[in-house]
Amino acid sequence: MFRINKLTDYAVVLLVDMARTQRVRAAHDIAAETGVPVPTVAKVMKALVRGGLVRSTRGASGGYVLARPADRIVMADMIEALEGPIAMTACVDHADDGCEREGFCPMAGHWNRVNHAVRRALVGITLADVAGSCHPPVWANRASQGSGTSTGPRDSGGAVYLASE
Amino acid sequence: MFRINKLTDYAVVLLVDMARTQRVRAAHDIAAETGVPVPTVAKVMKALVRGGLVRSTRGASGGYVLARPADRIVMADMIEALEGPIAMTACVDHADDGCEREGFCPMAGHWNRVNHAVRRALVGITLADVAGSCHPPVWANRASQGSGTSTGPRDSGGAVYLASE
DNA sequence: TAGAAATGGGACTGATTTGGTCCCGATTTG
DNA sequence: CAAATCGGGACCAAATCAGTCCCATTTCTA
Repeated sequence: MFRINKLTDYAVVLLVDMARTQRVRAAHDIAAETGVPVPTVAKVMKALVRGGLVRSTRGASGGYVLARPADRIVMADMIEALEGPIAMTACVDHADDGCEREGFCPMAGHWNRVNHAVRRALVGITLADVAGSCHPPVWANRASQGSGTSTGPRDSGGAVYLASE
Repeated sequence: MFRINKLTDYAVVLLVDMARTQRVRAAHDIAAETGVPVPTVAKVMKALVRGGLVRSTRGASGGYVLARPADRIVMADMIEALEGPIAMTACVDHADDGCEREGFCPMAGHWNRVNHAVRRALVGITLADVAGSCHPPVWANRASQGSGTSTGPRDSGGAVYLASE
Protein backbone atom coordinates (compact mmCIF):
# COMPACT_ATOMS: atom_id res chain seq x y z
CA MET A 1 0.00 0.00 0.00
CA PHE A 2 0.79 3.55 0.43
CA ARG A 3 0.05 3.85 -3.19
CA ILE A 4 -2.20 6.19 -5.01
CA ASN A 5 -5.04 4.78 -7.06
CA LYS A 6 -4.71 3.99 -10.68
CA LEU A 7 -7.41 6.53 -11.40
CA THR A 8 -5.37 9.20 -9.69
CA ASP A 9 -2.47 8.18 -11.79
CA TYR A 10 -4.60 8.65 -14.87
CA ALA A 11 -5.72 11.99 -13.58
CA VAL A 12 -2.18 13.25 -13.47
CA VAL A 13 -1.50 12.07 -16.96
CA LEU A 14 -4.66 13.74 -18.20
CA LEU A 15 -3.86 16.95 -16.41
CA VAL A 16 -0.39 17.04 -17.86
CA ASP A 17 -1.89 16.67 -21.28
CA MET A 18 -4.33 19.48 -20.64
CA ALA A 19 -1.61 21.67 -19.29
CA ARG A 20 0.16 21.41 -22.62
CA THR A 21 -2.65 22.29 -24.94
CA GLN A 22 -4.45 25.04 -23.11
CA ARG A 23 -7.80 24.97 -24.77
CA VAL A 24 -11.20 23.36 -24.42
CA ARG A 25 -11.13 19.80 -25.58
CA ALA A 26 -13.69 17.04 -25.49
CA ALA A 27 -13.15 13.92 -23.41
CA HIS A 28 -12.81 11.71 -26.45
CA ASP A 29 -10.15 13.99 -27.80
CA ILE A 30 -8.09 13.83 -24.65
CA ALA A 31 -8.64 10.12 -24.57
CA ALA A 32 -7.33 9.71 -28.06
CA GLU A 33 -4.25 11.73 -27.32
CA THR A 34 -3.35 10.03 -24.10
CA GLY A 35 -4.45 6.51 -24.89
CA VAL A 36 -6.61 6.29 -21.81
CA PRO A 37 -9.96 4.65 -22.58
CA VAL A 38 -12.76 7.13 -23.17
CA PRO A 39 -15.07 5.98 -20.37
CA THR A 40 -12.21 6.16 -17.95
CA VAL A 41 -11.33 9.66 -19.05
CA ALA A 42 -14.93 10.63 -18.50
CA LYS A 43 -14.90 9.20 -15.02
CA VAL A 44 -11.69 10.90 -14.05
CA MET A 45 -12.83 14.20 -15.48
CA LYS A 46 -15.96 14.13 -13.41
CA ALA A 47 -13.86 13.90 -10.31
CA LEU A 48 -11.55 16.65 -11.46
CA VAL A 49 -14.47 18.94 -12.15
CA ARG A 50 -15.97 18.22 -8.76
CA GLY A 51 -12.60 18.96 -7.25
CA GLY A 52 -12.45 22.29 -9.01
CA LEU A 53 -9.28 21.56 -10.94
CA VAL A 54 -10.97 21.53 -14.30
CA ARG A 55 -13.77 23.55 -15.82
CA SER A 56 -16.25 21.91 -18.09
CA THR A 57 -18.44 23.23 -20.87
CA ARG A 58 -21.45 21.25 -21.86
CA GLY A 59 -23.16 20.99 -25.17
CA ALA A 60 -21.78 20.63 -28.64
CA SER A 61 -18.19 21.80 -28.95
CA GLY A 62 -17.94 21.64 -25.21
CA GLY A 63 -15.14 20.02 -23.28
CA TYR A 64 -12.65 20.53 -20.50
CA VAL A 65 -9.98 23.07 -19.60
CA LEU A 66 -7.84 23.58 -16.55
CA ALA A 67 -9.66 25.76 -14.09
CA ARG A 68 -6.52 27.69 -13.24
CA PRO A 69 -2.89 27.96 -14.35
CA ALA A 70 -0.86 24.80 -14.05
CA ASP A 71 1.45 26.33 -11.50
CA ARG A 72 -1.45 26.78 -9.14
CA ILE A 73 -2.52 23.17 -9.21
CA VAL A 74 -0.58 21.05 -6.78
CA MET A 75 -0.23 17.34 -6.19
CA ALA A 76 -2.36 17.50 -3.09
CA ASP A 77 -5.20 18.92 -5.17
CA MET A 78 -5.03 16.11 -7.66
CA ILE A 79 -4.89 13.38 -5.08
CA GLU A 80 -7.65 14.89 -3.00
CA ALA A 81 -9.89 15.31 -6.00
CA LEU A 82 -9.72 11.61 -6.74
CA GLU A 83 -9.33 10.05 -3.33
CA GLY A 84 -10.81 12.44 -0.88
CA PRO A 85 -8.96 14.12 1.95
CA ILE A 86 -5.44 13.03 2.65
CA ALA A 87 -5.87 11.12 5.85
CA MET A 88 -3.87 8.12 6.79
CA THR A 89 -6.31 6.60 9.21
CA ALA A 90 -10.02 6.49 9.24
CA CYS A 91 -10.39 8.40 12.45
CA VAL A 92 -8.90 11.49 10.94
CA ASP A 93 -11.64 11.72 8.40
CA HIS A 94 -14.02 13.04 10.97
CA ALA A 95 -11.31 14.40 13.17
CA ASP A 96 -13.09 17.64 13.65
CA ASP A 97 -15.96 16.27 15.58
CA GLY A 98 -13.60 14.12 17.53
CA CYS A 99 -13.20 10.41 17.59
CA GLU A 100 -15.13 8.92 20.45
CA ARG A 101 -12.10 7.02 21.63
CA GLU A 102 -10.11 10.19 21.72
CA GLY A 103 -9.60 10.00 25.45
CA PHE A 104 -7.63 6.85 25.48
CA CYS A 105 -6.56 6.28 21.91
CA PRO A 106 -2.78 5.93 22.11
CA MET A 107 -2.35 7.51 18.74
CA ALA A 108 -4.41 10.58 19.37
CA GLY A 109 -2.94 13.54 17.61
CA HIS A 110 -0.04 11.72 16.08
CA TRP A 111 -1.67 10.66 12.88
CA ASN A 112 -2.63 14.23 12.30
CA ARG A 113 0.97 15.21 12.61
CA VAL A 114 1.83 12.67 9.97
CA ASN A 115 -1.02 13.72 7.77
CA HIS A 116 0.00 17.31 7.80
CA ALA A 117 3.59 16.53 7.04
CA VAL A 118 2.56 14.41 4.12
CA ARG A 119 0.19 17.01 2.86
CA ARG A 120 2.86 19.67 3.08
CA ALA A 121 5.07 17.57 0.86
CA LEU A 122 2.26 17.14 -1.62
CA VAL A 123 1.57 20.85 -1.81
CA GLY A 124 5.13 21.51 -2.83
CA ILE A 125 4.85 20.09 -6.31
CA THR A 126 2.77 21.77 -8.97
CA LEU A 127 1.29 20.50 -12.18
CA ALA A 128 3.53 22.95 -13.97
CA ASP A 129 6.55 21.27 -12.45
CA VAL A 130 5.41 17.97 -13.74
CA ALA A 131 4.23 19.04 -17.16
CA GLY A 132 7.01 21.45 -17.82
CA SER A 133 10.16 19.47 -17.46
CA CYS A 134 9.13 16.99 -19.98
CA HIS A 135 9.52 15.75 -23.49
CA PRO A 136 6.91 16.36 -26.17
CA PRO A 137 4.03 13.94 -26.12
CA VAL A 138 5.88 11.12 -27.75
CA TRP A 139 4.06 8.83 -25.44
CA ALA A 140 0.80 9.35 -27.26
CA ASN A 141 1.46 6.91 -30.06
CA ARG A 142 2.92 4.31 -27.77
CA ALA A 143 -0.02 4.52 -25.47
CA SER A 144 -2.68 3.87 -28.03
CA GLN A 145 -1.61 0.30 -28.49
CA GLY A 146 -1.98 -1.00 -25.02
CA SER A 147 -4.26 0.54 -22.53
CA GLY A 148 -5.16 -2.78 -21.09
CA THR A 149 -5.32 -3.91 -17.58
CA SER A 150 -1.96 -5.31 -16.84
CA THR A 151 -2.58 -7.66 -14.05
CA GLY A 152 0.81 -8.54 -12.86
CA PRO A 153 2.20 -9.44 -9.50
CA ARG A 154 1.31 -7.34 -6.56
CA ASP A 155 3.51 -4.37 -7.15
CA SER A 156 3.10 -4.03 -10.83
CA GLY A 157 -0.54 -3.11 -10.93
CA GLY A 158 0.27 0.23 -12.26
CA ALA A 159 -1.18 2.69 -14.65
CA VAL A 160 -0.57 2.93 -18.31
CA TYR A 161 2.33 5.28 -18.24
CA LEU A 162 3.92 4.85 -14.92
CA ALA A 163 4.00 1.21 -14.30
CA SER A 164 5.82 -1.53 -15.89
CA GLU A 165 4.04 -4.70 -16.66
CA MET B 1 -7.13 5.90 -0.44
CA PHE B 2 -4.01 7.35 0.83
CA ARG B 3 -4.74 5.39 3.88
CA ILE B 4 -2.66 2.90 5.68
CA ASN B 5 -3.95 -0.62 6.12
CA LYS B 6 -5.83 -1.70 9.15
CA LEU B 7 -3.08 -4.18 9.86
CA THR B 8 -0.56 -1.38 9.94
CA ASP B 9 -2.83 0.41 12.32
CA TYR B 10 -2.81 -2.63 14.57
CA ALA B 11 0.94 -2.82 14.26
CA VAL B 12 1.32 0.63 15.71
CA VAL B 13 -0.97 -0.18 18.60
CA LEU B 14 0.95 -3.35 19.29
CA LEU B 15 4.27 -1.60 19.12
CA VAL B 16 3.12 1.07 21.50
CA ASP B 17 2.12 -1.61 23.92
CA MET B 18 5.48 -3.32 23.60
CA ALA B 19 7.30 -0.06 24.05
CA ARG B 20 5.65 0.32 27.44
CA THR B 21 6.44 -3.05 28.92
CA GLN B 22 9.93 -3.73 27.72
CA ARG B 23 10.14 -7.45 28.11
CA VAL B 24 9.52 -10.62 26.15
CA ARG B 25 5.84 -11.37 25.94
CA ALA B 26 3.91 -13.98 24.07
CA ALA B 27 1.50 -13.05 21.32
CA HIS B 28 -1.53 -14.12 23.31
CA ASP B 29 -0.40 -11.90 26.14
CA ILE B 30 -0.08 -8.86 23.94
CA ALA B 31 -3.40 -9.74 22.38
CA ALA B 32 -5.10 -9.86 25.75
CA GLU B 33 -3.69 -6.53 26.75
CA THR B 34 -4.53 -4.70 23.57
CA GLY B 35 -7.77 -6.39 22.67
CA VAL B 36 -6.56 -7.29 19.22
CA PRO B 37 -7.55 -10.85 18.29
CA VAL B 38 -4.79 -13.37 18.81
CA PRO B 39 -4.52 -14.60 15.22
CA THR B 40 -4.26 -11.04 14.03
CA VAL B 41 -1.55 -10.25 16.53
CA ALA B 42 0.33 -13.27 15.29
CA LYS B 43 0.03 -12.13 11.72
CA VAL B 44 1.16 -8.62 12.45
CA MET B 45 4.04 -9.84 14.55
CA LYS B 46 5.32 -11.99 11.75
CA ALA B 47 5.55 -8.92 9.57
CA LEU B 48 7.23 -6.89 12.27
CA VAL B 49 9.81 -9.60 12.81
CA ARG B 50 10.49 -9.82 9.10
CA GLY B 51 10.86 -6.08 9.08
CA GLY B 52 13.39 -6.21 11.87
CA LEU B 53 11.41 -4.07 14.28
CA VAL B 54 10.76 -6.87 16.68
CA ARG B 55 12.85 -9.80 17.87
CA SER B 56 11.20 -13.12 18.50
CA THR B 57 12.10 -16.01 20.74
CA ARG B 58 10.61 -19.36 19.96
CA GLY B 59 9.77 -22.17 22.25
CA ALA B 60 8.17 -22.22 25.64
CA SER B 61 8.34 -18.89 27.44
CA GLY B 62 9.22 -17.29 24.16
CA GLY B 63 7.63 -14.20 22.73
CA TYR B 64 8.38 -10.83 21.25
CA VAL B 65 10.39 -7.75 22.20
CA LEU B 66 11.29 -4.59 20.36
CA ALA B 67 14.46 -5.13 18.41
CA ARG B 68 15.78 -1.70 19.36
CA PRO B 69 14.88 1.26 21.55
CA ALA B 70 11.58 2.90 20.79
CA ASP B 71 13.22 6.14 19.83
CA ARG B 72 14.99 4.39 17.01
CA ILE B 73 11.88 2.98 15.45
CA VAL B 74 10.18 5.43 13.15
CA MET B 75 6.83 5.57 11.40
CA ALA B 76 8.40 4.78 8.09
CA ASP B 77 9.75 1.54 9.54
CA MET B 78 6.37 0.47 10.77
CA ILE B 79 4.60 1.24 7.56
CA GLU B 80 7.24 -0.36 5.42
CA ALA B 81 7.24 -3.50 7.52
CA LEU B 82 3.56 -4.02 6.90
CA GLU B 83 3.04 -2.57 3.46
CA GLY B 84 6.35 -2.76 1.69
CA PRO B 85 8.34 0.17 0.42
CA ILE B 86 6.76 3.57 0.53
CA ALA B 87 6.10 4.19 -3.12
CA MET B 88 3.17 6.05 -4.45
CA THR B 89 3.20 4.52 -7.87
CA ALA B 90 4.15 1.09 -8.97
CA CYS B 91 7.07 2.15 -11.10
CA VAL B 92 8.99 3.47 -8.16
CA ASP B 93 9.17 0.06 -6.62
CA HIS B 94 11.87 -0.94 -9.02
CA ALA B 95 12.99 2.57 -9.67
CA ASP B 96 16.61 1.72 -9.32
CA ASP B 97 16.84 -0.40 -12.38
CA GLY B 98 14.80 2.13 -14.26
CA CYS B 99 11.34 1.90 -15.68
CA GLU B 100 11.52 1.02 -19.35
CA ARG B 101 9.28 3.93 -20.22
CA GLU B 102 11.57 6.26 -18.41
CA GLY B 103 12.49 8.08 -21.58
CA PHE B 104 9.05 9.34 -22.31
CA CYS B 105 7.07 8.91 -19.12
CA PRO B 106 5.74 12.39 -18.32
CA MET B 107 6.05 11.76 -14.64
CA ALA B 108 9.61 10.51 -14.66
CA GLY B 109 11.40 11.59 -11.56
CA HIS B 110 8.52 13.45 -10.06
CA TRP B 111 6.93 10.65 -8.17
CA ASN B 112 10.25 9.93 -6.60
CA ARG B 113 10.38 13.46 -5.41
CA VAL B 114 7.02 13.01 -3.80
CA ASN B 115 7.97 9.68 -2.36
CA HIS B 116 11.05 11.02 -0.74
CA ALA B 117 9.26 13.96 0.75
CA VAL B 118 6.61 11.69 2.19
CA ARG B 119 9.18 9.31 3.51
CA ARG B 120 11.07 12.13 5.13
CA ALA B 121 7.94 13.12 6.99
CA LEU B 122 7.45 9.56 8.13
CA VAL B 123 10.98 9.26 9.41
CA GLY B 124 10.48 12.24 11.65
CA ILE B 125 8.17 10.54 14.11
CA THR B 126 9.42 7.80 16.38
CA LEU B 127 7.64 5.12 18.29
CA ALA B 128 8.86 6.79 21.45
CA ASP B 129 7.06 9.95 20.43
CA VAL B 130 3.87 8.05 20.02
CA ALA B 131 4.14 5.83 23.05
CA GLY B 132 5.55 8.44 25.34
CA SER B 133 3.13 11.29 25.20
CA CYS B 134 0.29 9.17 26.13
CA HIS B 135 -1.97 8.20 28.92
CA PRO B 136 -1.35 5.10 30.96
CA PRO B 137 -2.81 2.01 29.41
CA VAL B 138 -6.33 2.79 30.42
CA TRP B 139 -7.41 1.17 27.26
CA ALA B 140 -6.25 -2.19 28.53
CA ASN B 141 -9.22 -2.83 30.75
CA ARG B 142 -11.58 -1.57 28.13
CA ALA B 143 -10.05 -3.96 25.68
CA SER B 144 -10.05 -7.00 27.87
CA GLN B 145 -13.75 -6.99 28.35
CA GLY B 146 -14.92 -7.31 24.83
CA SER B 147 -12.24 -9.49 23.43
CA GLY B 148 -12.27 -13.00 24.55
CA THR B 149 -9.59 -14.76 22.69
CA SER B 150 -10.25 -15.02 19.06
CA THR B 151 -13.71 -13.74 18.52
CA GLY B 152 -14.27 -10.18 19.45
CA PRO B 153 -16.79 -7.60 18.30
CA ARG B 154 -15.34 -7.60 14.89
CA ASP B 155 -18.32 -6.31 13.05
CA SER B 156 -17.87 -2.91 14.58
CA GLY B 157 -15.67 -2.19 11.63
CA GLY B 158 -12.33 -0.60 11.99
CA ALA B 159 -9.39 -1.17 14.18
CA VAL B 160 -9.93 -1.53 17.83
CA TYR B 161 -8.43 1.72 18.90
CA LEU B 162 -7.96 3.96 15.98
CA ALA B 163 -10.59 3.52 13.48
CA SER B 164 -14.25 3.52 13.58
CA GLU B 165 -15.20 3.20 10.06
C1' DT C 1 13.53 -37.73 26.88
C1' DA C 2 8.78 -36.40 26.42
C1' DG C 3 5.50 -32.99 26.48
C1' DA C 4 3.98 -28.32 26.61
C1' DA C 5 4.38 -23.73 24.91
C1' DA C 6 5.67 -20.64 21.48
C1' DT C 7 6.73 -18.84 16.91
C1' DG C 8 7.03 -19.42 11.48
C1' DG C 9 4.97 -19.81 7.20
C1' DG C 10 1.35 -20.34 4.42
C1' DA C 11 -3.44 -21.62 2.75
C1' DC C 12 -7.92 -20.35 2.72
C1' DT C 13 -12.35 -17.62 2.71
C1' DG C 14 -15.58 -13.84 3.06
C1' DA C 15 -15.94 -8.89 2.69
C1' DT C 16 -14.54 -4.66 0.81
C1' DT C 17 -12.48 -1.74 -2.64
C1' DT C 18 -11.09 -0.65 -7.12
C1' DG C 19 -11.20 -0.48 -12.15
C1' DG C 20 -13.67 -0.14 -16.00
C1' DT C 21 -17.94 0.14 -18.75
C1' DC C 22 -22.41 1.61 -19.86
C1' DC C 23 -26.81 4.07 -19.80
C1' DC C 24 -29.76 7.98 -19.74
C1' DG C 25 -31.04 12.74 -18.62
C1' DA C 26 -29.51 17.64 -19.08
C1' DT C 27 -27.35 21.19 -21.71
C1' DT C 28 -25.56 23.67 -25.46
C1' DT C 29 -24.52 24.57 -30.39
C1' DG C 30 -25.86 25.12 -35.06
C1' DC D 1 -34.91 20.05 -34.03
C1' DA D 2 -30.77 17.21 -34.25
C1' DA D 3 -26.19 16.41 -32.93
C1' DA D 4 -22.63 16.68 -29.62
C1' DT D 5 -21.19 16.81 -25.00
C1' DC D 6 -21.07 16.63 -20.08
C1' DG D 7 -23.27 14.85 -15.37
C1' DG D 8 -24.55 11.41 -12.31
C1' DG D 9 -25.00 7.06 -11.17
C1' DA D 10 -25.70 1.92 -11.67
C1' DC D 11 -23.41 -2.10 -12.47
C1' DC D 12 -20.11 -6.02 -12.61
C1' DA D 13 -15.68 -8.37 -12.61
C1' DA D 14 -11.29 -8.49 -10.62
C1' DA D 15 -8.14 -7.50 -7.16
C1' DT D 16 -7.03 -6.68 -2.52
C1' DC D 17 -7.66 -6.92 2.46
C1' DA D 18 -8.88 -8.80 6.94
C1' DG D 19 -9.21 -12.41 9.62
C1' DT D 20 -8.83 -17.34 10.79
C1' DC D 21 -6.83 -21.76 10.85
C1' DC D 22 -3.48 -25.46 10.35
C1' DC D 23 0.81 -27.70 10.91
C1' DA D 24 5.90 -27.78 11.15
C1' DT D 25 9.69 -26.17 13.96
C1' DT D 26 11.91 -24.66 17.98
C1' DT D 27 12.79 -24.35 22.84
C1' DC D 28 11.95 -24.70 27.69
C1' DT D 29 10.88 -27.60 31.61
C1' DA D 30 9.62 -31.42 34.32
